[in-house]
Amino acid sequence: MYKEFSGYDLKQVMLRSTSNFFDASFGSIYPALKRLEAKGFIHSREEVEGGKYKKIYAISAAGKSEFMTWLEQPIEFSKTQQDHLVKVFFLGFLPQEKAVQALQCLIKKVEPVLGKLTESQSKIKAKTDIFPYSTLLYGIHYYRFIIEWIQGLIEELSNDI
Amino acid sequence: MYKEFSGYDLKQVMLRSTSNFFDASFGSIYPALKRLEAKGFIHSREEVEGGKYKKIYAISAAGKSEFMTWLEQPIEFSKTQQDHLVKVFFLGFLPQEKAVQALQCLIKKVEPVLGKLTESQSKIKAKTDIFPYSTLLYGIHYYRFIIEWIQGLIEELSNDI
DNA sequence: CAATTATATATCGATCCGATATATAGCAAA
DNA sequence: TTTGCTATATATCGGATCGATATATAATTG
Repeated sequence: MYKEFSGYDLKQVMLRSTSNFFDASFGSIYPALKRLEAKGFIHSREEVEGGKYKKIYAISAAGKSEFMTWLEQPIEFSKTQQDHLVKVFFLGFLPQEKAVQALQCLIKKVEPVLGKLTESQSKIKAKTDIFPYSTLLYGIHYYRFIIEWIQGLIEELSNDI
Repeated sequence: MYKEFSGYDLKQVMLRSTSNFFDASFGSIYPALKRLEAKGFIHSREEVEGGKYKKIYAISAAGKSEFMTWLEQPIEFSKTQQDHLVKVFFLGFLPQEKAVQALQCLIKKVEPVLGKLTESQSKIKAKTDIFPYSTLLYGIHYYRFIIEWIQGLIEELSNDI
Protein backbone atom coordinates (compact mmCIF):
# COMPACT_ATOMS: atom_id res chain seq x y z
CA MET A 1 0.00 0.00 0.00
CA TYR A 2 0.95 3.56 -0.74
CA LYS A 3 4.11 2.42 -2.55
CA GLU A 4 5.13 1.72 -6.11
CA PHE A 5 4.29 -1.63 -7.58
CA SER A 6 3.92 -3.56 -10.82
CA GLY A 7 1.16 -6.07 -11.49
CA TYR A 8 3.67 -8.81 -10.81
CA ASP A 9 4.73 -7.19 -7.53
CA LEU A 10 1.12 -6.96 -6.48
CA LYS A 11 0.66 -10.68 -7.03
CA GLN A 12 3.79 -11.42 -4.96
CA VAL A 13 2.58 -9.20 -2.13
CA MET A 14 -0.81 -10.91 -2.12
CA LEU A 15 0.91 -14.28 -2.10
CA ARG A 16 2.85 -13.35 1.02
CA SER A 17 0.18 -11.45 2.90
CA THR A 18 -3.41 -12.08 1.87
CA SER A 19 -3.44 -15.30 -0.20
CA ASN A 20 -4.75 -16.97 2.94
CA PHE A 21 -8.13 -15.32 2.37
CA PHE A 22 -7.79 -13.34 -0.82
CA ASP A 23 -5.91 -13.81 -4.07
CA ALA A 24 -6.27 -12.72 -7.67
CA SER A 25 -4.99 -14.12 -10.94
CA PHE A 26 -2.89 -12.21 -13.48
CA GLY A 27 -5.90 -12.43 -15.75
CA SER A 28 -7.76 -10.19 -13.35
CA ILE A 29 -4.90 -8.07 -11.99
CA TYR A 30 -3.71 -6.56 -15.28
CA PRO A 31 -7.16 -5.56 -16.56
CA ALA A 32 -8.02 -4.24 -13.10
CA LEU A 33 -4.93 -2.01 -13.08
CA LYS A 34 -5.93 -0.61 -16.46
CA ARG A 35 -9.44 0.09 -15.18
CA LEU A 36 -8.08 1.81 -12.08
CA GLU A 37 -5.76 3.95 -14.18
CA ALA A 38 -8.61 4.89 -16.53
CA LYS A 39 -10.53 6.06 -13.46
CA GLY A 40 -7.53 8.06 -12.26
CA PHE A 41 -7.03 6.12 -9.02
CA ILE A 42 -3.53 5.00 -9.99
CA HIS A 43 -0.98 6.26 -12.53
CA SER A 44 1.74 4.32 -14.31
CA ARG A 45 5.30 4.81 -15.44
CA GLU A 46 7.04 2.45 -17.87
CA GLU A 47 10.54 1.36 -17.08
CA VAL A 48 13.20 -0.95 -18.47
CA GLU A 49 15.09 -2.50 -15.60
CA GLY A 50 17.89 -4.86 -16.64
CA GLY A 51 16.44 -5.31 -20.11
CA LYS A 52 13.09 -6.27 -18.64
CA TYR A 53 10.05 -4.14 -19.37
CA LYS A 54 8.09 -3.14 -16.32
CA LYS A 55 5.01 -1.02 -15.80
CA ILE A 56 5.16 0.61 -12.40
CA TYR A 57 2.02 1.93 -10.77
CA ALA A 58 1.51 4.31 -7.88
CA ILE A 59 -1.66 5.34 -6.14
CA SER A 60 -2.92 8.88 -6.80
CA ALA A 61 -4.48 11.34 -4.38
CA ALA A 62 -7.89 10.44 -5.83
CA GLY A 63 -7.02 6.78 -5.31
CA LYS A 64 -6.10 7.29 -1.67
CA SER A 65 -9.31 9.18 -1.13
CA GLU A 66 -11.30 6.43 -2.85
CA PHE A 67 -9.57 3.81 -0.73
CA MET A 68 -10.49 5.62 2.47
CA THR A 69 -14.07 6.01 1.30
CA TRP A 70 -14.22 2.27 0.56
CA LEU A 71 -12.63 1.48 3.92
CA GLU A 72 -15.19 3.52 5.83
CA GLN A 73 -18.10 1.67 4.25
CA PRO A 74 -19.57 -1.14 6.39
CA ILE A 75 -17.76 -4.45 6.04
CA GLU A 76 -19.77 -6.52 3.60
CA PHE A 77 -20.62 -10.07 4.55
CA SER A 78 -21.81 -12.74 2.17
CA LYS A 79 -21.82 -16.50 2.54
CA THR A 80 -18.64 -17.93 1.07
CA GLN A 81 -18.62 -20.79 -1.39
CA GLN A 82 -17.00 -23.70 0.39
CA ASP A 83 -16.45 -25.91 -2.60
CA HIS A 84 -14.97 -28.78 -0.61
CA LEU A 85 -18.37 -29.31 1.04
CA VAL A 86 -20.21 -29.97 -2.23
CA LYS A 87 -18.81 -33.44 -2.69
CA VAL A 88 -19.12 -34.19 1.03
CA PHE A 89 -22.84 -33.38 0.76
CA PHE A 90 -23.26 -36.25 -1.72
CA LEU A 91 -20.87 -38.71 -0.08
CA GLY A 92 -23.78 -40.92 0.97
CA PHE A 93 -23.87 -42.20 -2.62
CA LEU A 94 -20.53 -43.89 -2.06
CA PRO A 95 -19.89 -47.00 0.07
CA GLN A 96 -18.78 -45.96 3.55
CA GLU A 97 -15.27 -47.25 2.98
CA LYS A 98 -14.71 -44.99 0.01
CA ALA A 99 -16.32 -42.05 1.75
CA VAL A 100 -13.94 -42.36 4.70
CA GLN A 101 -10.99 -42.66 2.33
CA ALA A 102 -12.07 -39.51 0.51
CA LEU A 103 -12.35 -37.62 3.79
CA GLN A 104 -8.93 -38.79 4.97
CA CYS A 105 -7.51 -37.73 1.63
CA LEU A 106 -9.09 -34.30 2.11
CA ILE A 107 -7.42 -33.90 5.50
CA LYS A 108 -4.08 -34.59 3.84
CA LYS A 109 -4.76 -31.67 1.50
CA VAL A 110 -5.74 -29.22 4.23
CA GLU A 111 -2.84 -30.05 6.57
CA PRO A 112 -0.06 -28.47 4.43
CA VAL A 113 -2.11 -25.30 4.04
CA LEU A 114 -2.40 -25.08 7.82
CA GLY A 115 1.29 -25.96 8.11
CA LYS A 116 2.39 -23.03 5.98
CA LEU A 117 0.29 -20.61 7.99
CA THR A 118 1.59 -21.81 11.37
CA GLU A 119 5.10 -21.62 9.94
CA SER A 120 4.68 -18.03 8.82
CA GLN A 121 3.16 -17.26 12.21
CA SER A 122 6.26 -18.56 14.00
CA LYS A 123 8.44 -16.36 11.79
CA ILE A 124 6.71 -13.17 12.86
CA LYS A 125 8.79 -11.07 15.24
CA ALA A 126 7.02 -8.48 17.30
CA LYS A 127 3.36 -7.58 17.33
CA THR A 128 3.41 -5.31 14.34
CA ASP A 129 0.11 -4.74 12.62
CA ILE A 130 -2.66 -6.29 14.66
CA PHE A 131 -5.11 -6.52 11.74
CA PRO A 132 -2.97 -8.45 9.22
CA TYR A 133 -1.77 -10.65 12.08
CA SER A 134 -5.36 -11.23 13.06
CA THR A 135 -6.26 -12.42 9.55
CA LEU A 136 -3.38 -14.89 9.83
CA LEU A 137 -4.79 -16.23 13.10
CA TYR A 138 -8.17 -16.48 11.40
CA GLY A 139 -6.65 -18.71 8.75
CA ILE A 140 -4.95 -20.95 11.29
CA HIS A 141 -8.10 -21.47 13.33
CA TYR A 142 -10.20 -21.85 10.21
CA TYR A 143 -8.12 -24.68 8.74
CA ARG A 144 -7.83 -26.33 12.15
CA PHE A 145 -11.60 -26.22 12.38
CA ILE A 146 -11.98 -27.86 8.96
CA ILE A 147 -9.61 -30.68 9.88
CA GLU A 148 -11.37 -31.26 13.20
CA TRP A 149 -14.75 -31.24 11.50
CA ILE A 150 -13.63 -33.88 9.00
CA GLN A 151 -12.13 -35.99 11.79
CA GLY A 152 -15.38 -35.77 13.71
CA LEU A 153 -17.31 -36.88 10.66
CA ILE A 154 -15.00 -39.84 10.10
CA GLU A 155 -15.38 -40.86 13.73
CA GLU A 156 -19.16 -40.68 13.52
CA LEU A 157 -19.11 -42.83 10.40
CA SER A 158 -17.04 -45.47 12.17
CA ASN A 159 -19.46 -45.55 15.10
CA ASP A 160 -22.50 -45.82 12.84
CA ILE A 161 -21.48 -49.10 11.22
CA MET B 1 -31.04 -35.69 -6.99
CA TYR B 2 -32.36 -38.37 -9.29
CA LYS B 3 -35.70 -36.58 -9.63
CA GLU B 4 -37.34 -34.20 -12.01
CA PHE B 5 -36.64 -30.52 -11.64
CA SER B 6 -36.81 -27.18 -13.38
CA GLY B 7 -34.12 -24.52 -13.15
CA TYR B 8 -36.31 -22.70 -10.67
CA ASP B 9 -36.81 -25.85 -8.59
CA LEU B 10 -33.06 -26.38 -8.52
CA LYS B 11 -32.54 -22.92 -7.11
CA GLN B 12 -35.17 -23.56 -4.42
CA VAL B 13 -33.55 -26.85 -3.46
CA MET B 14 -30.14 -25.21 -3.20
CA LEU B 15 -31.64 -22.45 -1.10
CA ARG B 16 -33.01 -24.97 1.38
CA SER B 17 -30.12 -27.42 1.45
CA THR B 18 -26.76 -26.14 0.23
CA SER B 19 -26.95 -22.34 0.20
CA ASN B 20 -25.01 -22.48 3.43
CA PHE B 21 -21.87 -23.39 1.46
CA PHE B 22 -22.92 -23.41 -2.18
CA ASP B 23 -25.37 -21.44 -4.26
CA ALA B 24 -25.77 -20.44 -7.89
CA SER B 25 -27.59 -17.61 -9.62
CA PHE B 26 -30.22 -18.04 -12.33
CA GLY B 27 -27.70 -16.49 -14.67
CA SER B 28 -25.52 -19.53 -14.20
CA ILE B 29 -28.17 -22.20 -13.64
CA TYR B 30 -30.04 -21.84 -16.94
CA PRO B 31 -26.94 -21.82 -19.19
CA ALA B 32 -25.51 -24.70 -17.14
CA LEU B 33 -28.65 -26.79 -17.72
CA LYS B 34 -28.35 -26.15 -21.47
CA ARG B 35 -24.71 -27.22 -21.42
CA LEU B 36 -25.55 -30.37 -19.49
CA GLU B 37 -28.34 -31.21 -21.94
CA ALA B 38 -26.02 -30.63 -24.92
CA LYS B 39 -23.63 -33.13 -23.34
CA GLY B 40 -26.45 -35.61 -22.81
CA PHE B 41 -26.23 -35.69 -19.03
CA ILE B 42 -29.78 -34.44 -18.61
CA HIS B 43 -32.82 -34.31 -20.88
CA SER B 44 -35.73 -31.90 -20.84
CA ARG B 45 -39.45 -31.93 -21.35
CA GLU B 46 -41.51 -28.78 -21.81
CA GLU B 47 -44.74 -28.46 -19.92
CA VAL B 48 -47.48 -25.93 -19.35
CA GLU B 49 -48.68 -26.29 -15.81
CA GLY B 50 -51.54 -23.96 -14.88
CA GLY B 51 -50.80 -21.65 -17.79
CA LYS B 52 -47.16 -21.35 -16.71
CA TYR B 53 -44.45 -22.57 -19.05
CA LYS B 54 -41.97 -24.89 -17.40
CA LYS B 55 -38.95 -26.79 -18.67
CA ILE B 56 -38.53 -29.95 -16.66
CA TYR B 57 -35.22 -31.75 -16.61
CA ALA B 58 -34.30 -35.25 -15.55
CA ILE B 59 -30.90 -36.86 -15.22
CA SER B 60 -29.98 -39.44 -17.87
CA ALA B 61 -28.11 -42.72 -17.45
CA ALA B 62 -25.01 -41.00 -18.81
CA GLY B 63 -25.56 -38.20 -16.30
CA LYS B 64 -25.81 -40.60 -13.36
CA SER B 65 -22.66 -42.32 -14.51
CA GLU B 66 -20.87 -38.98 -14.88
CA PHE B 67 -22.07 -37.96 -11.42
CA MET B 68 -20.64 -41.13 -9.88
CA THR B 69 -17.36 -40.63 -11.73
CA TRP B 70 -17.18 -37.07 -10.40
CA LEU B 71 -18.05 -38.24 -6.90
CA GLU B 72 -15.30 -40.84 -6.85
CA GLN B 73 -12.64 -38.28 -7.76
CA PRO B 74 -10.66 -36.94 -4.78
CA ILE B 75 -12.33 -34.03 -2.99
CA GLU B 76 -10.68 -30.90 -4.30
CA PHE B 77 -9.50 -28.33 -1.80
CA SER B 78 -8.64 -24.75 -2.60
CA LYS B 79 -8.35 -21.75 -0.33
CA THR B 80 -11.67 -19.94 -0.22
CA GLN B 81 -12.00 -16.21 -0.75
CA GLN B 82 -13.11 -14.77 2.57
CA ASP B 83 -14.08 -11.34 1.33
CA HIS B 84 -15.01 -10.03 4.76
CA LEU B 85 -11.34 -10.26 5.78
CA VAL B 86 -10.12 -7.90 3.06
CA LYS B 87 -11.37 -4.77 4.78
CA VAL B 88 -10.33 -6.07 8.19
CA PHE B 89 -6.79 -6.43 6.83
CA PHE B 90 -6.67 -2.66 6.20
CA LEU B 91 -8.58 -1.55 9.31
CA GLY B 92 -5.40 -0.07 10.77
CA PHE B 93 -5.90 2.89 8.46
CA LEU B 94 -9.00 3.85 10.45
CA PRO B 95 -9.06 5.35 13.95
CA GLN B 96 -9.56 2.61 16.52
CA GLU B 97 -13.05 3.81 17.37
CA LYS B 98 -14.28 3.44 13.82
CA ALA B 99 -12.53 0.09 13.42
CA VAL B 100 -14.29 -1.30 16.50
CA GLN B 101 -17.62 0.02 15.23
CA ALA B 102 -17.06 -1.64 11.86
CA LEU B 103 -16.28 -4.95 13.56
CA GLN B 104 -19.35 -4.75 15.78
CA CYS B 105 -21.42 -3.99 12.71
CA LEU B 106 -19.96 -7.07 11.02
CA ILE B 107 -21.00 -9.28 13.93
CA LYS B 108 -24.55 -7.98 13.53
CA LYS B 109 -24.47 -9.21 9.94
CA VAL B 110 -23.14 -12.68 10.74
CA GLU B 111 -25.51 -13.35 13.64
CA PRO B 112 -28.71 -13.73 11.56
CA VAL B 113 -26.94 -16.11 9.20
CA LEU B 114 -25.96 -18.26 12.16
CA GLY B 115 -29.46 -17.85 13.55
CA LYS B 116 -31.10 -19.28 10.46
CA LEU B 117 -28.79 -22.29 10.47
CA THR B 118 -29.38 -23.10 14.15
CA GLU B 119 -33.11 -22.71 13.52
CA SER B 120 -33.09 -25.16 10.63
CA GLN B 121 -31.00 -27.51 12.75
CA SER B 122 -33.64 -27.50 15.49
CA LYS B 123 -36.30 -28.34 12.91
CA ILE B 124 -34.56 -31.52 11.80
CA LYS B 125 -36.27 -34.65 13.09
CA ALA B 126 -34.29 -37.85 13.12
CA LYS B 127 -30.75 -38.44 11.97
CA THR B 128 -31.49 -38.81 8.31
CA ASP B 129 -28.59 -38.21 5.98
CA ILE B 130 -25.42 -37.80 7.96
CA PHE B 131 -23.55 -35.95 5.20
CA PRO B 132 -26.03 -33.14 4.53
CA TYR B 133 -26.56 -32.80 8.27
CA SER B 134 -22.82 -32.62 8.72
CA THR B 135 -22.52 -29.73 6.27
CA LEU B 136 -25.16 -27.93 8.32
CA LEU B 137 -23.09 -28.41 11.48
CA TYR B 138 -20.09 -27.14 9.55
CA GLY B 139 -21.95 -23.93 8.81
CA ILE B 140 -23.02 -23.44 12.42
CA HIS B 141 -19.53 -23.90 13.79
CA TYR B 142 -18.04 -21.84 11.00
CA TYR B 143 -20.21 -18.79 11.65
CA ARG B 144 -19.77 -19.17 15.40
CA PHE B 145 -16.03 -19.18 14.84
CA ILE B 146 -16.20 -15.98 12.78
CA ILE B 147 -18.21 -14.20 15.47
CA GLU B 148 -15.83 -15.34 18.21
CA TRP B 149 -12.85 -14.29 16.14
CA ILE B 150 -14.25 -10.80 15.66
CA GLN B 151 -15.10 -10.54 19.38
CA GLY B 152 -11.55 -11.56 20.25
CA LEU B 153 -10.18 -8.92 17.94
CA ILE B 154 -12.39 -6.23 19.45
CA GLU B 155 -11.26 -7.24 22.94
CA GLU B 156 -7.62 -7.10 21.96
CA LEU B 157 -8.13 -3.65 20.49
CA SER B 158 -9.67 -2.43 23.75
CA ASN B 159 -6.72 -3.77 25.77
CA ASP B 160 -4.15 -2.20 23.46
CA ILE B 161 -5.25 1.39 24.01
C1' DC C 1 -59.46 -4.27 -7.58
C1' DA C 2 -54.84 -2.88 -7.10
C1' DA C 3 -50.39 -4.08 -5.57
C1' DT C 4 -47.24 -7.26 -4.27
C1' DT C 5 -45.15 -11.72 -4.13
C1' DA C 6 -44.21 -16.18 -6.21
C1' DT C 7 -43.39 -18.91 -10.26
C1' DA C 8 -40.56 -19.38 -14.36
C1' DT C 9 -37.11 -18.48 -18.02
C1' DA C 10 -33.74 -15.74 -20.61
C1' DT C 11 -30.19 -12.52 -21.60
C1' DC C 12 -26.65 -8.83 -21.00
C1' DG C 13 -22.51 -6.54 -19.25
C1' DA C 14 -18.88 -6.79 -16.19
C1' DT C 15 -15.69 -9.60 -14.25
C1' DC C 16 -12.79 -13.56 -12.91
C1' DC C 17 -10.12 -17.71 -13.46
C1' DG C 18 -7.05 -20.86 -15.64
C1' DA C 19 -4.48 -21.59 -19.54
C1' DT C 20 -1.61 -20.03 -22.88
C1' DA C 21 1.64 -17.01 -25.37
C1' DT C 22 5.55 -14.11 -25.43
C1' DA C 23 10.14 -12.45 -23.95
C1' DT C 24 14.17 -11.73 -21.16
C1' DA C 25 17.46 -12.95 -17.42
C1' DG C 26 19.93 -15.87 -14.38
C1' DC C 27 21.52 -20.16 -12.77
C1' DA C 28 22.65 -24.98 -12.54
C1' DA C 29 23.52 -29.34 -14.56
C1' DA C 30 25.11 -32.33 -18.33
C1' DT D 1 28.64 -24.66 -23.72
C1' DT D 2 24.28 -25.17 -24.42
C1' DT D 3 20.34 -27.03 -22.61
C1' DG D 4 16.77 -26.55 -19.60
C1' DC D 5 14.59 -24.71 -15.58
C1' DT D 6 13.09 -21.00 -12.72
C1' DA D 7 12.02 -16.19 -12.04
C1' DT D 8 10.52 -11.85 -13.81
C1' DA D 9 6.96 -9.48 -16.43
C1' DT D 10 2.83 -8.53 -19.28
C1' DA D 11 -1.12 -9.71 -22.21
C1' DT D 12 -4.99 -12.14 -24.06
C1' DC D 13 -8.53 -15.72 -24.84
C1' DG D 14 -12.34 -18.91 -23.79
C1' DG D 15 -15.39 -20.39 -20.51
C1' DA D 16 -18.01 -19.44 -16.59
C1' DT D 17 -20.26 -16.65 -12.92
C1' DC D 18 -22.80 -12.94 -10.80
C1' DG D 19 -26.03 -9.33 -10.41
C1' DA D 20 -29.26 -6.86 -12.82
C1' DT D 21 -32.79 -6.59 -15.88
C1' DA D 22 -36.69 -8.00 -18.86
C1' DT D 23 -40.74 -10.62 -19.64
C1' DA D 24 -45.01 -13.05 -18.40
C1' DT D 25 -48.46 -15.37 -15.66
C1' DA D 26 -50.60 -16.89 -11.26
C1' DA D 27 -51.63 -16.34 -6.55
C1' DT D 28 -52.07 -13.83 -2.56
C1' DT D 29 -52.73 -9.86 0.24
C1' DG D 30 -54.45 -5.21 1.50
